[in-house]
Amino acid sequence: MKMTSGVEAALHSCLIMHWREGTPVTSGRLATFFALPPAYLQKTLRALVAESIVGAARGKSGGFVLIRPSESISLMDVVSAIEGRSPLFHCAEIRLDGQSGQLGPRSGACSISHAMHRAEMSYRRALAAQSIADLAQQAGSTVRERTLSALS
Amino acid sequence: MKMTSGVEAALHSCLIMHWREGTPVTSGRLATFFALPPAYLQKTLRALVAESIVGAARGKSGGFVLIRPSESISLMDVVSAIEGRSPLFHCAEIRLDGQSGQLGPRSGACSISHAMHRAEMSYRRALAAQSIADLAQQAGSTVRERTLSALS
DNA sequence: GCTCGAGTACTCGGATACATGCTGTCCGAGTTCGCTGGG
DNA sequence: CCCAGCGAACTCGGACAGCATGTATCCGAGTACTCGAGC
Repeated sequence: MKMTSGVEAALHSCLIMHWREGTPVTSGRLATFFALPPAYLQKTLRALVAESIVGAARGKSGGFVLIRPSESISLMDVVSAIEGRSPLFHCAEIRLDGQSGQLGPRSGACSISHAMHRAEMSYRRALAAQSIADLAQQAGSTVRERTLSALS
Repeated sequence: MKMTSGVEAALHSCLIMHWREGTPVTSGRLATFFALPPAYLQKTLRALVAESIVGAARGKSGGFVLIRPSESISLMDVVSAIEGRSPLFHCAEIRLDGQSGQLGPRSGACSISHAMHRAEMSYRRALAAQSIADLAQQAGSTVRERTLSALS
């Protein structure tokens, strides 16, 4: 149970795209900025394109841009775009196999699955409660200025 | 980001051990009950032994037993025993690499790391709030009776 | 000087190898029970 | 009949393969800018 490293890159990239306010950023530019493999970062960003979080423009002055207001892009959106929407704890219902599955009619979902699901919902809610805009505000204007000038 | 399947097996096994109230259960018995690979389930349970959640007795009448009161064994204990204690989102601090790391003194941890950590704490707290005893109570006495008789 | 057009350089996009870690398996170490022989 | 000792069977324990997913990479498709020739 470990989160993909691409999530961190995606979030940082989204933050920068938010600051650029519509001006496209190339994956190569971001890659050198973060010292990450260019092709891999690009692949990660494409996952955001597939989820309609950012838009991709080809050509010499192309790049990636946020296509939704940053207030409406939650951390949950980015995480699920990279990691997928499958739950952390997928109950394989081992009780249904072997002898445990022959204990007669079962009373709904098992308590374990229920408890794990509840905890996971708490996690997802916490992620959904924060947006890219919130992150930008918390980061402050100083970081913003320095980042933008370094990217120019 | 997917939870190991061993967690489900470990939780179900703990629930059964709780019901057995000190009587050891062999991994082989649990494996046939759940229709799982015996050696693999045993390996999983040994992780619980390493964390002093359950005890292992060798010999002909050996097996695994809970060695702590089930009220004090939280889901978090079991999950961290199987999955380890490393956080879901390990911030690699990509801002420190490349150009982004040369933007001057940084004001503490980045906001992204902070936000992700907060969500994760919410998850961990939800898991820590529930114990094996709680699960047993939610499961009900009917399931308990059937399970115990099937294991005898 | 202005316009049109081809070329070029840069971008994203999909298909393809490599690595790490979960999944599954094997054989060895250790302990308890049961049987057997003797007292 | 009781007890000690030995053997066997069962258990856990650690080391060893197999496979799936994340990580990393390459080359092809497409677009905007640029430069030059023609009008």
